[in-house]
Amino acid sequence: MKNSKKRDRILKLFSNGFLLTASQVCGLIPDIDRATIYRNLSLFVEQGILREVNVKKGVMSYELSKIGDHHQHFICNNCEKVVHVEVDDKFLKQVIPNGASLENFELNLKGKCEDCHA
Amino acid sequence: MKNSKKRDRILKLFSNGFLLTASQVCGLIPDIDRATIYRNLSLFVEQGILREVNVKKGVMSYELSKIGDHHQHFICNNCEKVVHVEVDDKFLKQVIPNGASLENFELNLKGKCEDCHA
DNA sequence: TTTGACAATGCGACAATGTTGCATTATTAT
DNA sequence: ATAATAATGCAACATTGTCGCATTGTCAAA
Repeated sequence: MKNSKKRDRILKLFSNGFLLTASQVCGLIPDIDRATIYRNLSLFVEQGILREVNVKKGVMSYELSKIGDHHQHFICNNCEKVVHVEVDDKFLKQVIPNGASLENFELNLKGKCEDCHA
Repeated sequence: MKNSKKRDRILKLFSNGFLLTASQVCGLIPDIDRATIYRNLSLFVEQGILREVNVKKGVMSYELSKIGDHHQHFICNNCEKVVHVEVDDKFLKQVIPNGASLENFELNLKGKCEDCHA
């Protein structure tokens, strides 16, 4: 694997903890080809640098995957806003099927956010 | 809303608790048009009869949504098998953002299943 | 039972997401 | 500087999912 300025520019977009789809990345860096963006996002996921999240229907979203991160998401059914929540994964141990081992998990909470209640 | 034999045939596929994508439904009932299948799956979701689940990357899966069901999924990172698990949602209350209300949730556990450990 | 209103379906076209092959360009070690 | 090879751009493609519109099916009222 060689260095690449374009790859760096893609990763930098996520440095503030932003949650982005491939299309959004394409929009933010129009001079980089779509295929390159898709390839690099997959690469980052393989390397454990980014994490895939299913918060938008039919589209994969990506965000930084920090080790020991228990970062999960609340999605408002009304305005589709995504709120970040911290989850303790202790309770998960008792849920895992017999003989299986847990590597990671995705929790999507859905409901009505504070703003939409007012 | 009127009765429809085709709609009944689509729903019947899920009666054994099967987890199916739209394409799989199309494959099982080739004489029903794709658009009809998509329309009816969405309809069932609106009515709360089916539930959408993101267990396969980039494709929506559907399964029966029973009231009070705490049915969730463990997906093997190795063989991609989906194992059904029952989850107590008591712990979720403390996780919900301030002022928000929880309507439902999706938990995808990922790791190595029993078979792939052996 | 027949008719009319309207829901459901089929067909075709379309948009969006994501992947792949291949020629070209960039990086790196020698 | 050069050769090996990784990264990129481009184009084509597959798949998922949606939509408009003509046709067919369902149901209730006459």
